[in-house]
Amino acid sequence: MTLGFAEIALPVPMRGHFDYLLPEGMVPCIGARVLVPFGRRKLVGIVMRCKSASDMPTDKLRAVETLLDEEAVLSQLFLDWLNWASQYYQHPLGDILFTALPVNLRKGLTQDALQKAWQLTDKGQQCDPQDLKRAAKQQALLIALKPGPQLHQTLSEHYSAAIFRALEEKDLIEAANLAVAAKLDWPEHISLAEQPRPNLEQSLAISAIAHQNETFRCFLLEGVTGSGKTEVYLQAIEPLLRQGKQVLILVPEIGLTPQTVRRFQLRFGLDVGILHSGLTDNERMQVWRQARSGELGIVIGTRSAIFTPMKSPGMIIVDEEHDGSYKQQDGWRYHARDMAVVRARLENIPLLLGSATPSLESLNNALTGKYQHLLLRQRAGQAKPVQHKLLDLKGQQLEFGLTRGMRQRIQAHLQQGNQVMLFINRRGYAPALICHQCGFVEECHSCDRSYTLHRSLNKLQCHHCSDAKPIPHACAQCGASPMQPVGMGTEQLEQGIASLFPGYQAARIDSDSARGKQKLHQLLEDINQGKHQLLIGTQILAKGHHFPNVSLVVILDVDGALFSADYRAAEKLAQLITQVAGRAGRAHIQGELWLQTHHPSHPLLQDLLNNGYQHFARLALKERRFAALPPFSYQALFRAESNHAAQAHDFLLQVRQLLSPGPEMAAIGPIPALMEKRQGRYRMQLLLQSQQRTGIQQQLNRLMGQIEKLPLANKVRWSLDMDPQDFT
DNA sequence: AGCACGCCGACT
DNA sequence: GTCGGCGTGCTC
Repeated sequence: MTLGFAEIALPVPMRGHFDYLLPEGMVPCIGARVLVPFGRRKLVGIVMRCKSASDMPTDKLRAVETLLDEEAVLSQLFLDWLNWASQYYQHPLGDILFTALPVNLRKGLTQDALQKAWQLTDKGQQCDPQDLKRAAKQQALLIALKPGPQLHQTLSEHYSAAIFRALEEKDLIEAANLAVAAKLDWPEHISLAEQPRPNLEQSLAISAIAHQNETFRCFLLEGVTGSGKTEVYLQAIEPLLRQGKQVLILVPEIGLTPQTVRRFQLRFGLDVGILHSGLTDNERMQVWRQARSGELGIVIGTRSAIFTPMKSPGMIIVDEEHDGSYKQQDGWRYHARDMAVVRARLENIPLLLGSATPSLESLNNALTGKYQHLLLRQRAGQAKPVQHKLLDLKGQQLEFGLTRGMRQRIQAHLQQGNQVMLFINRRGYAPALICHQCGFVEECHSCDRSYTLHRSLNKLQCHHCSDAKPIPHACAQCGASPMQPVGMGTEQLEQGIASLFPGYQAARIDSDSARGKQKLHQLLEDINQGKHQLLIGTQILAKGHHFPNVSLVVILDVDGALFSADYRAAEKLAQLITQVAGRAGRAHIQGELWLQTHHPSHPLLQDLLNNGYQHFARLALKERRFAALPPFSYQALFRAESNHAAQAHDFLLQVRQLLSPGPEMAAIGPIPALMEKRQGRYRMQLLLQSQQRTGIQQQLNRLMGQIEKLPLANKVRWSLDMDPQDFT
């Protein structure tokens, strides 16, 4: 029986595979890439299966043009894993397969590691070395190359560039590319740097992991900031590395700092593969290849690093597992943490999730015993816990968002030579510009949201699309002037702070001031050098950077999150507060965290402050259970957007009508998205919610084909978001 | 997603 | 007269 047909997955947004004829003698392996004709173009595809017959009439089939790989680029395990993902996320397999590959491989480039080498030309082969006896070096090189090509890197130790050039000009040698064998001897070269003695809790965690590091097991390492989670990672992976097993570490986008990488490098004296958005395609390809061939013991990367193959996987670690950057927010909306769980199960290796503020999903899994729960409650190095306090804003006179008492407190901390961090979740100068005469607000016509005033750019900027315009001198509606800023952003606070605390230097850290990686690092460096005493910033301040000289942290306004339409807002606020608090203080400075609010008696704030995140999260879980919200139910969100609001609405209505109603699955919508209009398009949502995952899954399996065939399906831009995190 | 085909408006 | 706008349809 000959296998003359192949199922090929292609990078097109269509579900189902494509059958092709295999030319005589072409025997591709599963997971290899091929070049196929598709319509009027040529595409790179992945061989999913070879078979002896096709459902398609043979005369409709076209033939595979080229086999691009001898060896599969996706292992059977990866194919199984990504097939699962295609089912779970209801996303076309081809698209998933290609997102999981480095760009070079998507483009059909070779997967081989080729290094520059030299070989003899035909003329060189025939040339008698005696002819070169007047040029000893050239003669030696010619003789060295007689047995076969050699790497340039090796040769260049003995021969200078002039020698190569001379022989090349005589047409005796030519450049070549040579595949190199992987160097797998790194486990023998581990040189362990001196490591701190773990405290009791760390020891317990390390040994718990060590006892089950041979098979699949999920651990949730819940450790307060500064409790030494990284030390647990380091000591937990050591025995695995010594056995030659590799470790993949995921970190949030902002958390991948040179310091993090250096810590792993220095501890084991090994090369660490790094994957982040700043790399070139070739650099990514290199890490991918080295990880797959087993040359790298440790790979650290952001979200998409979860697709790094490993020859001998030993463990996957997801640091700050609650972080929102693990969820892809367009195209295939996968969650890297969830993908990690399934991968670890298939690879049969342990998965270690770490966080000071675990997501309610992971916490629930830990509390129900699905994950093993490891707790670190002590801050390592005797750092005192930060005191949390509430400040009632009601009836208070504010100057730049600060009460008189708070201004005095800030002054006191500055006078003691400490740093103060002010946290405000709005960048720019002011979130709106309003006419004092008629109340007119400048709004972006694409998004129906007020423009943010940026004094430093001298512009009005829409934070929801890229639109910007000059600051108007007068009201566009009634002509009165000038327009007035309302509300406060980081820019205004920075300016105000300078006038309130003359003599102290303020640093503003937000995505405007920290544009470009170098800039952020420079700012952080300056801060820890003490060049600035007042730190003003947004979310960025809360992530990954430690400020030991900060003794006072003020979150200017927490009320927005307390009354949000997004049920996750409270959880996110609690995570933010806890993370910010963890950035401050050290052994002999008592850190203080102040939350300014109009609702000091709000139960969420009270619980968080009196009992900490751990308690808050457990309470929040109870509320979620009561309200049948995730993780006690499962959600899928259809999003649709269109230039015509009615089309997006009608499409989702038709989707809803296709669903069979039942008690096991609720459908909410179509309703406008939290941001109803964005970049000129109207956005609607349809939320599916079920107590059982299978409830949603089965219906979607049945319906996605029909949904795609709806006439409106090609008129509106729509997508499905499994386990949505964000309802904007 | 691309890419072509196709049918209506303002320009050399 | 054409260049080009993007609606529609198809790709094993």
